[in-house]
Amino acid sequence: MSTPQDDRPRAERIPAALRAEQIYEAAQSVALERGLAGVTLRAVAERAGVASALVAHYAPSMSELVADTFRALAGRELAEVRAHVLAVRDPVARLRTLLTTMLDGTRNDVTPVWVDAWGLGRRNADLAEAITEEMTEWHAAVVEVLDAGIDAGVMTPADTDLIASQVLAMIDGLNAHEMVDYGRGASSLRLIGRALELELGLADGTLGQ
Amino acid sequence: MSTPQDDRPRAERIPAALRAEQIYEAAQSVALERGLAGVTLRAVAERAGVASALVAHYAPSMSELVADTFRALAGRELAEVRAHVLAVRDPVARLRTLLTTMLDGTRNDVTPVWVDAWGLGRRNADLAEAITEEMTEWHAAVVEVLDAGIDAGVMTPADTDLIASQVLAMIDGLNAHEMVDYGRGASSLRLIGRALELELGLADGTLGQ
DNA sequence: TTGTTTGTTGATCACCTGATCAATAGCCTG
DNA sequence: CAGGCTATTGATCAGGTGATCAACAAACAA
Repeated sequence: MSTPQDDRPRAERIPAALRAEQIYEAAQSVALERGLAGVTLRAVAERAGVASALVAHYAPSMSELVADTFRALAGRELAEVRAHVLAVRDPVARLRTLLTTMLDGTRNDVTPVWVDAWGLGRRNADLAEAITEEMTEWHAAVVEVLDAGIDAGVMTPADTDLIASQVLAMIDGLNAHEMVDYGRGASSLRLIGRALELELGLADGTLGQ
Repeated sequence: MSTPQDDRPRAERIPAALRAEQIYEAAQSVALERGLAGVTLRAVAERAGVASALVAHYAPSMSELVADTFRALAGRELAEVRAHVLAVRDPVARLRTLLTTMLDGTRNDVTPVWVDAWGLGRRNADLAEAITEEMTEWHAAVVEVLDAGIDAGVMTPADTDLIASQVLAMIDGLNAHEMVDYGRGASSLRLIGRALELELGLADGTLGQ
């Protein structure tokens, strides 16, 4: 309706590829600060220091930009956690590291993005597809850790596929809960650890503190 | 901006209390069909067969109407599940009933409402408060089932508070996952059942299928 | 220097949102 | 039948959303 002017100095003219990257990074920055629902044409434009029409020019559509933004954030998060976890060589210690990393609130900035995504995914097909992709990769990463322990002979063979789904469900559930009512899920590591010890034939307390 | 007319017959004049109830029920109906994010002034008005100004007249604000709508839906769901579960007298069978009821997809219409709520709760203080209230009640209901088993002497004393949080987290996580990628969480009952059997000193397979 | 390519913008459209308010229409009482 | 009380409405405001397009400006090529 009324977006008369931006009173902003005209953006410097840079190569298209670079500008596109800037805009996609601005979208991620906005998503981290205001949630995935805040990734709007004008919000991203302002963050990138650019006219809103330019965002529309570079992004095929806002639903795709939102989906790509989620993909980028979730993908980077997984890569970081994965690197951090795989650096631990001992399979059991590695699994423990995975659990604590996912539960210690380090990635508090990405969790709201996930929660937003589940809600928005029902009305944004592009986003829904991105979600299933990222979930699949997370699932594979957890399975990888479990299988490594089994292959090394320190964990009892089990349905790692199912266990991974279980672990992810619990993590995501706890994270969603803590977004409105935190504090309760504090000592959850002990319980999920005990459950996994049972499934994987580990000694009591191996995973929990 | 432009809401010229509704070409709708003027709504019959009824007592305020009754009209208020109609509007709140229309809001719930909309929430079940289009999600909590679809509970909008005009959508509710159309569903109730009434001018949008009337919805605004009866609801203090839309954020409160959304919060109350969530409260009503979540509360009713809990009441139904609770009645269904408490009808089972044997404590172990009761717990099993609780788990299957929460996992069998019967309440598929309310789950999207919860998922929407977690996302919207960050920008709607009224809704956030409603969420914590409903979560607390759900938590109490689960604790009630667990304590009953312990009091009856058929379950080993345990931190029922913590276990209940765990159960709810897993349920909600699985439900969120199934909203975009269903199928995988199918046999989750077996795993969560096994974990609970361990915590509560139940024989293997007692809770699972 | 010119001309062409390409990045950037302002203005605008159509549509949605919540909210307010004077004006209306209907029922009930006196 | 007249008047008052109250439910209901239309119109409108201010703001937000995604999207489009002709026009502009800057860099590069001839």
